Amino acid sequence: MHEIMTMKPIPITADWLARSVLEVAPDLLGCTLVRQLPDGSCLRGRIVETEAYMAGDPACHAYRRRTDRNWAMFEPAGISYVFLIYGMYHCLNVVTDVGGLPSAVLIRALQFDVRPPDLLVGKRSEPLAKVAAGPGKLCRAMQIDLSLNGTMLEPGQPMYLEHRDDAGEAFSVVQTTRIGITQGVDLPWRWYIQDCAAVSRL
DNA sequence: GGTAGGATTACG
DNA sequence: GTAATCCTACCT
Repeated sequence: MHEIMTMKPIPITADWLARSVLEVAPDLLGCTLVRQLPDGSCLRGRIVETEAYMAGDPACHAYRRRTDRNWAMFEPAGISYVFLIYGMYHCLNVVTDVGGLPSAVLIRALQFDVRPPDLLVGKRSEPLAKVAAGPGKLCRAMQIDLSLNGTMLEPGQPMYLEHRDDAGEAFSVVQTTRIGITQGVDLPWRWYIQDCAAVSRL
């Protein structure tokens, strides 16, 4: 008979993120984003869709210069970059590479095992797979806002990452072009887990 | 000081 | 297709 070995999740450290964003973005698929709430509770989602943004990339917020909005992208690997979009949604990025070079992975979709608390009053009963199918939706579900911009992603902080456990099922990765941008539209810097219902778009 | 527009989403 | 909604980058 088999013993069910419950692997202790291994936190992702800054040095693992201190690589090219084009390596880190696909490597984050299957990893877990952990949100530690002020009340001590914890939300977890499996990363199923990512995009890469970097220096020299016309779609990157830091393409022109460092500003009050995008400064976190210039920080060393392991820092969060959170921004507000269209006045109502937040987006979460994981900063990569070395300090001074703007680069980050946009987390575009999460898959939940456990349904997060539904903060919306009016809406109800969205399929679990759709709750975080999109960068704005996942920040809403994980209670991520601008106050978490520039935080270190490590245990004990409001957010951190955990490595994929190799005992999990294998998956295929699809690489394609990014969504919602008007510049750099042909760069194939979006990755998602094939056949995953929690992905924002195919 | 004013304003155009955005790495989105939900709804018609 | 397009409204919602607000912060910010850039211009005057």
